[in-house]
Amino acid sequence: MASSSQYHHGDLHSTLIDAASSRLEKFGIDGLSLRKLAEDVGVSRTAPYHHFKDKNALLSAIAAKGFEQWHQIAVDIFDNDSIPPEQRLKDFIHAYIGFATEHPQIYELMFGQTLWGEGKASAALRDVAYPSFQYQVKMTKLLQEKKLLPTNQQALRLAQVTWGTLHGIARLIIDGIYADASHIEEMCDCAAALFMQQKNLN
Amino acid sequence: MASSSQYHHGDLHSTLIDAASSRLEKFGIDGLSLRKLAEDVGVSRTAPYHHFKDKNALLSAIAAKGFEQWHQIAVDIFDNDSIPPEQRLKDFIHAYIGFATEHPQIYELMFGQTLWGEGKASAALRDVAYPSFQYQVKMTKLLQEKKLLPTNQQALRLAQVTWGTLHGIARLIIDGIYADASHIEEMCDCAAALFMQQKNLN
DNA sequence: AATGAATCTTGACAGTGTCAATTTAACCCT
DNA sequence: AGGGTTAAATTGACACTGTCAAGATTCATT
Repeated sequence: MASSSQYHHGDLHSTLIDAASSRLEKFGIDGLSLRKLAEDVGVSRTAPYHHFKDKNALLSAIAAKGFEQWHQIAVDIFDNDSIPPEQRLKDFIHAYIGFATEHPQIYELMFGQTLWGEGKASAALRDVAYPSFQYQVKMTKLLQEKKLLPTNQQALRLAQVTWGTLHGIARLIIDGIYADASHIEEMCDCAAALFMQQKNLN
Repeated sequence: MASSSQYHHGDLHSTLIDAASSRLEKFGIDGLSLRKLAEDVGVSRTAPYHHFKDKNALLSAIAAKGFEQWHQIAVDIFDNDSIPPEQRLKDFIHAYIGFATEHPQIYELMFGQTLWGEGKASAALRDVAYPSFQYQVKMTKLLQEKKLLPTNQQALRLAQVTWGTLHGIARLIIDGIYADASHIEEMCDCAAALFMQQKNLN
């Protein structure tokens, strides 16, 4: 585990993940070359292959870290009983878009075509991505019971659509399509208002 | 313009676009190699460079075709006076998701990171992508006047959020994240219901 | 100390996009 | 009709990429 040795790195596995993460944030997914990465870490071109089956496996590991990180943020917001549910949902929305726009490259990796396209998502990736969604379904049910979200829809369906909304807004902003960063707050508020319209009914 | 000659192709420009489109639909963006494409068309590796500045320029041309196609679909739906506005919006939603899921690769190209990432979208692409959105803003205003969409939001903001919703749903379905093709209809209906909640108010 | 497994190395291969210099054909003008 | 300009297509080359196969080095365990 020491760093004295030259030939054996010691902890290449996690060193690769760290170096790759920082390269990813700087240069994007396409700018992340395994060879340059190996050079960064001071190891030969093929050394990473002893720790990751291929490039996608390394990327998946980074994405996994992202999912865990996001899941923690989501839980922290929804489990905070000192804040009214309505505000929690608003906070959640802002946090989601904030997370996506502050780490656009990682977000792209987590939800982009590189890992998910063509149904090529590994079971491991699915397993780490799913809890966040399941949790959102649960929260959706809860907010429906409190009549903050429409009650005439299945929770699963509604959760898919609300996640879709956040996902779509995040991507439009990240890629600068029909929207830019200066609209973030207003778009979040607009989405929140759309979700919770029936609040004004009672 | 004839096809007798061997050396000069005659109409390589549009031949490339066609061949690239079909290769794109089969193999995806990453599977589209300029060299293989040239071979398909029966021309040397670098011939395409006399018609397109680089790979992205060719991809942009394909995307442009997609935007024009989609814009026409959208206009046809919204301008159909024989159908009540509420139904038109529903049709529009289904058409959007249908377009995206029936041509996933082209949709990915039109709205994906390849062309838009890092703010690298060309002015030409923006020009061809924007009218569709402007049109949707106009339709949003109209539906707000008819009290089918929430009136307490700016049309621009609401259009961004609704487009975001459709965009997000499309991507979740295409990439198989938290949703799959068998949910399409229900998700569209759920989104429509979410947009038009205030209909039940009057 | 020796053996087997884990780890890392160099070498090699098949791809990729794209530039430079060159050849071929088409077009236009006198 | 012929000569010159220009457009179109070609081969060659370069710098990359991910990844496999074989061999070298070190670690861990008996």
